[in-house]
Amino acid sequence: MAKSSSRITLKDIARDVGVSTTTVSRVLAGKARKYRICDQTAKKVLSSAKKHNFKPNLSARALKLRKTYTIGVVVSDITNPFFASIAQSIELEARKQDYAIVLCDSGEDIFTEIECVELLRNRDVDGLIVSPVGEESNHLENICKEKLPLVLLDRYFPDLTIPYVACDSYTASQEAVSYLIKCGHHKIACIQGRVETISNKNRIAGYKKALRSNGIKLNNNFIIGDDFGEASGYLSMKLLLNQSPAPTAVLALSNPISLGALRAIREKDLKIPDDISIIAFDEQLYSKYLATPMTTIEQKNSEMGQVAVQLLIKQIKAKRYSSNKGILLPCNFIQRDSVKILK
Amino acid sequence: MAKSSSRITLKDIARDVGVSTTTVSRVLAGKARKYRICDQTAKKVLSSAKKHNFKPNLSARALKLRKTYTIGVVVSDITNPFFASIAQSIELEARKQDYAIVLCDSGEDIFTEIECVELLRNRDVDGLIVSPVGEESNHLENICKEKLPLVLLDRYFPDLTIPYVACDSYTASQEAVSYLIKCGHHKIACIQGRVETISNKNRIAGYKKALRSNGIKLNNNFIIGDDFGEASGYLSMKLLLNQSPAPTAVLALSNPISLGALRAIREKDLKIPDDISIIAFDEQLYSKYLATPMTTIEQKNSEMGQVAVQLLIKQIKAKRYSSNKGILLPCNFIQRDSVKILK
DNA sequence: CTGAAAGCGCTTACAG
DNA sequence: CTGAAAGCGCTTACAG
Repeated sequence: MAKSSSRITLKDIARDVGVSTTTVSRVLAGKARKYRICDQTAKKVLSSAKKHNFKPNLSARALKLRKTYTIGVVVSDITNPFFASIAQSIELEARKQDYAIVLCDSGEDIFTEIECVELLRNRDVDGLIVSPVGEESNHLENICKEKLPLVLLDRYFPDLTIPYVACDSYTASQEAVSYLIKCGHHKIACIQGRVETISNKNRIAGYKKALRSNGIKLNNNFIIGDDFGEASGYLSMKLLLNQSPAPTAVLALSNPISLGALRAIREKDLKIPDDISIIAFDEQLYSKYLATPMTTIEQKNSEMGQVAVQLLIKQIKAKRYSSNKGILLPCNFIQRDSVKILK
Repeated sequence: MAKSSSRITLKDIARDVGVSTTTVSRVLAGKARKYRICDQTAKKVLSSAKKHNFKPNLSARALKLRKTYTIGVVVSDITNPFFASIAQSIELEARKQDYAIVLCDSGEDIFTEIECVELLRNRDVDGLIVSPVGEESNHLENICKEKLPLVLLDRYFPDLTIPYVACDSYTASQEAVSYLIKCGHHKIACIQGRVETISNKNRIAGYKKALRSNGIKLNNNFIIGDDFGEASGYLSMKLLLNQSPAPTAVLALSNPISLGALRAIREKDLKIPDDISIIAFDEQLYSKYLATPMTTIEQKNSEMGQVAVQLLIKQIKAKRYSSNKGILLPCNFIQRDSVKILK
């Protein structure tokens, strides 16, 4: 019966069992009960489908149902291990729920991000998970307006009602800086990433809050940097080391930044933590193997990915758009050897 | 004219211009010439499509044409920075050519890999790029038999004719070990990954070749390990350090392995390179910031991804299946401070 | 130079 | 309890 080499279709199964495609479709959709299809028939359909290894043509189904069982994911840089592990957990959770992910990488570029979102929409994904660059949100707001499910990841817009899942950077940053202060540091610098991202804003806010709570005056020269990458961390650290007074401790707002800072510190032949202390956001596999094992702030990457998918699929299945605020997961402070105890 | 909120279709454009959908389809497919469609009409179609921001429904097109403009990618572990950067370049190159990628992560598990390949085939991807776990190749051979384009990445099967792109690990490994020997090392161990992967086999072969060429007898106890992960690197290094004679240098066949080895070395309070020398496969952002900047073998990750996509799309467009052997790109030896010069 | 119509493989409202 | 038929939005062989 099989139509030569091409794939088995509903029709083939119908012919095989001697029943209409309607019935086959219903049985295979698990609606045998609902349509009170005779058990005999249902069983025959099921076994024939199995025997012929029938797989529905998803394009045909998508055309009819307007559901592709696909979710679009745009990360800002998959090369950043932080996003890599999030992507991994997104894919795993999606697969568990029978969704596939089509992945785009915006390379931290807003135009690419907009292009990717557009591209994914044209592919009729059922929903989107995006970790936006942050400079611009119109294209994301439009998605919501059109009731296409969307969940923001890691970076969100506090003034908008787009649902998100992120880690509580504010509290984590505050804790880290408080720890530095408790260790006797007063000249604490902060090497930041993209200033327009909420994660950066929150971390800066936590930093300021900790200073304020401890009666330390903010030195604006101690907030420096404008990108989450290694190069910016390097440059910023070089500038900080040339300031006077120079900081005795720095908080690096991303892991690549901390690596850049390390490079600048090494170039000056300074030692961590003797000459300068450092704490970095993002725990990595290598954090404990660096010249000085690094004190870090760990974000719950795989949880974030998993929760984002669950939130999204809930939206997809809910039909009506829920403007669910957002979810903040706690961070984890990992104390190692990169902070000197001054007092 | 726009049909309420739903998307613009060919029909809408046809109605707008006052022409048949056939004509619209032809113009938009760039076949105006071929069908000698009057310039006037063509222009009107084009401008109407643009005005209404018409985007073809890809599911409909896929149903008719059996082309989804999607390529399935299965990596064995996106969390491994090596694969992350490959994935990034695959996505970028695919996007340039108007393909989207649906990504799966097999987690280095053969059953998951088979499941993912199956899942991607059911989604009618136009082709597949996979970095196989390597234990098994039937599911991949089947793909080829059915003329579905496939390119293997990083790991391939030398006895099969499935096209691949990988780096020349054999030569790189041989060079690295020759370098160690030139530095005066004779007791050189090798911490390997999954023994059934070709990359591992090639690296081991290169290692043996270098020893042989230099008249050094192979000590089988010096080849150890069975997984590319950090844990295996750690355990293997511990075992090596307890052997007698212990090696004076080790070649780590992956970056995570080298981190594991570092952990074991640190636990024993040994110093690199004074007490033990090490060279690792895979250059990473952090390689130069480790306690001792690491001498590494860099693979051309983004080139691999890019070439893989190009090879695949060539196959897709060629129709007839070309059993193109495979492409090996050269590696890059990066000399730093993790090797002691003995003589 | 252009169009009517069939068909890709599904799902489902309608009818019995 | 089951089926014929319409339709999702495209493309293209056939006809003029």
